[in-house]
Amino acid sequence: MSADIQKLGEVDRMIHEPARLMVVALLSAVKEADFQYLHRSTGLSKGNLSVHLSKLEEAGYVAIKKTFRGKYPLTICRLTERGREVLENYRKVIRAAL
Amino acid sequence: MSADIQKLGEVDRMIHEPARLMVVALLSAVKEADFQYLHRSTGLSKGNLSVHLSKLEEAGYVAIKKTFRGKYPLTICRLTERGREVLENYRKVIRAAL
DNA sequence: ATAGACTAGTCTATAGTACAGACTAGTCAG
DNA sequence: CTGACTAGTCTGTACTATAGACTAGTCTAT
Repeated sequence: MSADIQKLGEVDRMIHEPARLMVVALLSAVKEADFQYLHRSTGLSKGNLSVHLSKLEEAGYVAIKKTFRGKYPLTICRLTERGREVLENYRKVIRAAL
Repeated sequence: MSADIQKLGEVDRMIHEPARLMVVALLSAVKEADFQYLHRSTGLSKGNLSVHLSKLEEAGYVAIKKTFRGKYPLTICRLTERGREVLENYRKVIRAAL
């Protein structure tokens, strides 16, 4: 019981950060989402969202595909397998402790 | 559904911080705990734990009673009513989003 | 008495961090 | 040519956790 609580001390901060948690939670339900959708759904500023996405990509939790809608840039994001695992583990830790 | 996720962006960081989340989670199950117990149960350094307890006290989430065990200082901590509410609300937000 | 362990805490220094907002670069419509 | 759209970089600010050294007092043992 108290062991469950101790695990909170080692949660992955990459995913624990609320802004990024919003992003991965959104992606976990959706398979793919573009930048616009994440921007509107999270309420984060574009600059901030961009930085968080880069960090999640660097961590290997999110895959980012840059393409075009017509001639406009289009950024498609999805959760990687690893990202899904990490989120699932995070859920377990949080649920167990709370 | 997505509204639940948006709420993650406004979680109370006082309680979201893992070190403090451990403390309040421990206190929520226990009614009262001394410094030693929290120190051992969380694995935080004494200095760090002391700072977090002060912040939780300042936020009104934890009440701290300084007394003595024999002639040694003894610090007793408990969750306030407000602290209990905030934790309960935090739980709801997290559960809804995950 | 002197050294060491115990209580809890303050303080300092380090290192990391999110975030807003300004800016870039390209495309398009009027 | 102006203004809106795409996504992103970059800068500056401000906050933050954390370890570890240190304080002050009490106790035990040598």
